[in-house]
Amino acid sequence: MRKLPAKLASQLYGAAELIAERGLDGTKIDDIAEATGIPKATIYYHLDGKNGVLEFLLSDLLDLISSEVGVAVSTAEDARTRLEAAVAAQLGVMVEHPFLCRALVGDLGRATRLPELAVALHTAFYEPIQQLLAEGVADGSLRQVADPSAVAMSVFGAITVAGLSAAVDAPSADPAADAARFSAAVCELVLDGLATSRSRDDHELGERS
Amino acid sequence: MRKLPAKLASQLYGAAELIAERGLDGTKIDDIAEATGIPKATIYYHLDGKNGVLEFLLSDLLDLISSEVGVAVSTAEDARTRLEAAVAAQLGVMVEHPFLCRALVGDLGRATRLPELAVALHTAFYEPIQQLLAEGVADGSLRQVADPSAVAMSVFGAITVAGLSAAVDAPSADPAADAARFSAAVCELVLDGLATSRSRDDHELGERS
DNA sequence: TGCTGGTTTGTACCGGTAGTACAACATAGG
DNA sequence: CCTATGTTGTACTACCGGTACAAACCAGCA
Repeated sequence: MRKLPAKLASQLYGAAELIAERGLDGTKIDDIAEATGIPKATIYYHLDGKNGVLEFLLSDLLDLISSEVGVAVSTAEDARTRLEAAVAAQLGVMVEHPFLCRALVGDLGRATRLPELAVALHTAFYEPIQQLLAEGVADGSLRQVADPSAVAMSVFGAITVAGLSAAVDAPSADPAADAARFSAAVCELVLDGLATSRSRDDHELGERS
Repeated sequence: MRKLPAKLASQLYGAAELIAERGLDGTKIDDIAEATGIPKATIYYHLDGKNGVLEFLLSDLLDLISSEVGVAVSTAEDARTRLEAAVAAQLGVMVEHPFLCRALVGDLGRATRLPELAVALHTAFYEPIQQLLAEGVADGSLRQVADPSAVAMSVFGAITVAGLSAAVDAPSADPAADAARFSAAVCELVLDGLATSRSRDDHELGERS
């Protein structure tokens, strides 16, 4: 069941938009067959039904993300800089594959119930961030926080939801520019925060009227 | 079809865990009937099928969130303080209803395809944050950012994913404490950011070896 | 007490769709 | 030309969501 021929693989991507739009359950196998040009019998020969289709599409996406993030992270820079690179990498891939992202999120429940995808999700999205945060504390480029795993989860959310909103919005003419814009916004938030120095002082002193 | 009796409503919540666990599509109508004790025919008398069940459960949750956040936001404090209150409120509700949250996220695609839920989602989660960010710039308690809507989206993601992870983890003995913990982590991130002042300087000057 | 409207429920049924079975066919490599 | 592996059409099964409907139930009320 593994190792389906390259030609079929590429055809299968034709189903991504369909699934993104209607959800996997709103998409009939026959629709997928028609949209991809692969006859139903052939799909079943290689893949394990509808879930198999989703699993194939998404594990591909997830692998892509984690490898791109992987190279972004493995430089000699400090952790803070590498975090910025990781954010840019992840958003880059997401913006470039809007349909797959939407399919992923729309059928998140199903995806997390497919064991292979669940771990791929974790390693693609969460692990690198958590790792980076820890390294940042070690090399002094990022702040020590009270609850590292909760913060890592939040950072993960900040990045992913931003990427998702980019994927849902009208697919723009220039994906790279979009990715850069969002990546700047996310980094601005995650690194510097939103408080003004004034409000920061107020809070440290306890506010008075 | 609106206005189903209070008794049935409370029984219906018995289906939340089921749906959270298996997803709506992995849950048969007959399972729901059995779990809630409401016979299938009665469900169909009041509700519009499976989607109706989901819609009922989630619109309730969403209303709750937006009203709680609503009161948290309508104080005389500065926007920064109100943002903290809003985060706490949202996380409080989420932690208190883990099954509903999981159901929501697991069937996000379906939820967003139900028009009523889509707008409820938007008003419950995104709008108050976006609003608050704008007000914070106005009253000087929050920083002006380059791309406010992208940042608002990120903040929304940071909060929501944190809440979700709390909902997925083993439901703890003390939900209120959990909520407080996560809310502190999220605020720490969103307000102050992760950069150390050292790394901030490095970046402003351009780093040198 | 009986009438009337809404609700509740059991049961039987229909239609659509995922998945399977299988046989015919294609293709390639030896 | 033969065999192994892939490809495809067709027919079929099983299951499940949703509907139909009739019988019962349960007010309130004249």
